[in-house]
Amino acid sequence: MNRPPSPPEPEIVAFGRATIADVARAAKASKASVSRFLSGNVGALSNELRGRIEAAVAALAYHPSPIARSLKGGHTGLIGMIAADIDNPWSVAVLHGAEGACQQRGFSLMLSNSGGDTAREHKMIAALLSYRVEGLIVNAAGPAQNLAAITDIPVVLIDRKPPGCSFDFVGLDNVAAMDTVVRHLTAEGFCDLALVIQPVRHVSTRQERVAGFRAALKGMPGCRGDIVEIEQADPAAVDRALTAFLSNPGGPKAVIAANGLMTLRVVQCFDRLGLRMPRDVGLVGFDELDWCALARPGITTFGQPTYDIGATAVRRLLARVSGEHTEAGDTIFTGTLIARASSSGRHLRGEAA
Amino acid sequence: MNRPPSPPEPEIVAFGRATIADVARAAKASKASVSRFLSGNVGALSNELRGRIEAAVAALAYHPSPIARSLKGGHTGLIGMIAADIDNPWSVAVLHGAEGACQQRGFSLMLSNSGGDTAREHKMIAALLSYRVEGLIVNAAGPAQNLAAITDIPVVLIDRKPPGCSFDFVGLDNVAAMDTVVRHLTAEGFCDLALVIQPVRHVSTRQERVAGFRAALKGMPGCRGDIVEIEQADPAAVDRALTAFLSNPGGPKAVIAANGLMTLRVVQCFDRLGLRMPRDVGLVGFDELDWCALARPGITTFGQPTYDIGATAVRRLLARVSGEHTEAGDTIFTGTLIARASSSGRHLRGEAA
DNA sequence: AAGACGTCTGAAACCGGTTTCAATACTTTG
DNA sequence: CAAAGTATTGAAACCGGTTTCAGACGTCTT
Repeated sequence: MNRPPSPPEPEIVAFGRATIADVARAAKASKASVSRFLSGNVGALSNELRGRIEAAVAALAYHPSPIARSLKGGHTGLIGMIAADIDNPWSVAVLHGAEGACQQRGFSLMLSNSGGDTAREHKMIAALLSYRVEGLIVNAAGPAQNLAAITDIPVVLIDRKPPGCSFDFVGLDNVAAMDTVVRHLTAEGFCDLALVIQPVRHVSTRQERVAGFRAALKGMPGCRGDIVEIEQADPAAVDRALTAFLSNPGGPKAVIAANGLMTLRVVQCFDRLGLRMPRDVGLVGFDELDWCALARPGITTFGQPTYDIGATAVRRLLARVSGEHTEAGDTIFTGTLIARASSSGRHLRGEAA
Repeated sequence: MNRPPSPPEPEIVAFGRATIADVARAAKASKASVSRFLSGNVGALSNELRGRIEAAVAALAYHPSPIARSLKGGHTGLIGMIAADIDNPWSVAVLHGAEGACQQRGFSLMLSNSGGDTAREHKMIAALLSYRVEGLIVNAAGPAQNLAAITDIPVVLIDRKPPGCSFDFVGLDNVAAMDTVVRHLTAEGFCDLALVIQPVRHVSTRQERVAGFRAALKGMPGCRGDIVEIEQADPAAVDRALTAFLSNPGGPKAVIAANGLMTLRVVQCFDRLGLRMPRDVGLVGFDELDWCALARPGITTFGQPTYDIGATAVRRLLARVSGEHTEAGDTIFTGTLIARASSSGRHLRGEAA
């Protein structure tokens, strides 16, 4: 009889669920040929065969599995990112840049949040590594131990640089930034400054900012500076610390908030205490945020190029992934001071506010 | 001779790079036994063998590859999330909740940002699917076509619900929310309201908020409401649209900003135009943000439980992933109005501001 | 016409795991 | 003591791809 056999399988296949064997069967070809077709090795195929495979791929809506592919080839197309604190708008802005750059180059991003916890960070590194991410962008939670174990894939550190790490680094010139901020405040007439910062001693960013703060003040006779450590999540602690600072004797006072989250807490605190900026106290915050222009009376910030930091981190990472052997190096951005009313010293100079 | 053979391989292995075959060799066991050990099927092993394997695993710092594992078992431990707009703080807050819930249950999150672009969204769905994510959390960019192709894994939609989708949904009761907001404003004495919203007609959230806005106003004689469409990225357009609204004749005017980003743009606009809230114009913004308490004079918001939305989305997704056959359903949160000075009508009632 | 070469193709091994199945050794039972 | 379980264990197949290797076929030398 000439009756065709009943169709061995339905033609409609769910999105992406067909395998290479299915395609091979449908195209009456071998897995090897299909694989060649997929990997762009088209020259080796006859037009005839290529046509059949092309049709089968289209008909089955076949999408190869990068996972299976990576098993043999090692190329997963995955890059991992560990944020130290996803609550911090800085992290989100950097993430934005990183995600964009990844997508542009056909990589996918696996995101984790260590919350600043070293143990969790360690687990997450292990998890990402087990997924065979091809590179890692890390906003390190703690000292270098966790990172030291990573020997087989490239790592780019952002913002914080634990001592003893020889990884690529993308971040801010914190000493220069702090110098700019201190100069600005003293030029405006504030001479009693407090750097308000979270109590995480081992973080390089903190150390650099503290060092920059001290160094900048050294050249300013008649000015003094305090380091005020605050656990930002506790409003009462913020109130206490800032009240103490403001009750010191001395000249016009200003606060430098070490990051965007801290800026928020400080402004909330001033609000609770009924302090008006800049008359009662001046303020400059690190990290430019949308609302800083809006909060009364406009908050001076030192802005980082966050999108660029994220995108650059990915770019450097992928350069290494693709084998370009640039030696480990630092990419240091400079950032800009955005002066607003919170740090204005007009009232100190007797001008109208 | 009795001299031991030279060590076949060095004992120090890089983090996670050992394979199950390496462990088996080191423990003088078979891959099968090691696999049994790893999958917790310990009862089937003799103490003797278990001890050897345990030691080998520890010595080699072996971490099994979920990728290879997933090939056979289908369980990747991956869940995908597609944000419509990672610039929107709402997305970030939800992401935060989702990331936390994922981590708690041992899943990893793959994040993508569609930027509201349907074509990009389609690509990203294909990419995530090809990685065999076990579930997808989607803040849909457009109509349902993209989602319709997903038949083999569970999907949870957040915030927006394209028509014709039978997926689980987690979001806000927008009609009730809008009713609350309108009631609040009219009770305060504002009777000429504008809902300022992005021009994305097909989005359910928008439709519901518009419908809620109209419905709430229907019961308020003497009040009128405009829908003002604004492309928020263009400040000049915002200025133009709001100036037009405010130049209408009519009673005390107030603006309702449809999301956090829009709230920001509106406040920036008021700032540029020199308008003071609530005397010149009232304002309520959707989405509670840190700075809303700080921007002069304190901005009334309608807050969503963003962390819960993200965490709930993951919870529902994983319930489905693990086979609990709950039928598709909606989880609707209600949110709360946080009244601040921007929507106060004291000046309308002749009280001191 | 035989041999050399090039082109196109598929069988089979491999990547790092899981799982089935059979084999071994040791008990228990009749 | 033989038969039958039972507890351990490993060999091999499999997941969905890539890659090596060799075979089949056609063409070009001499």
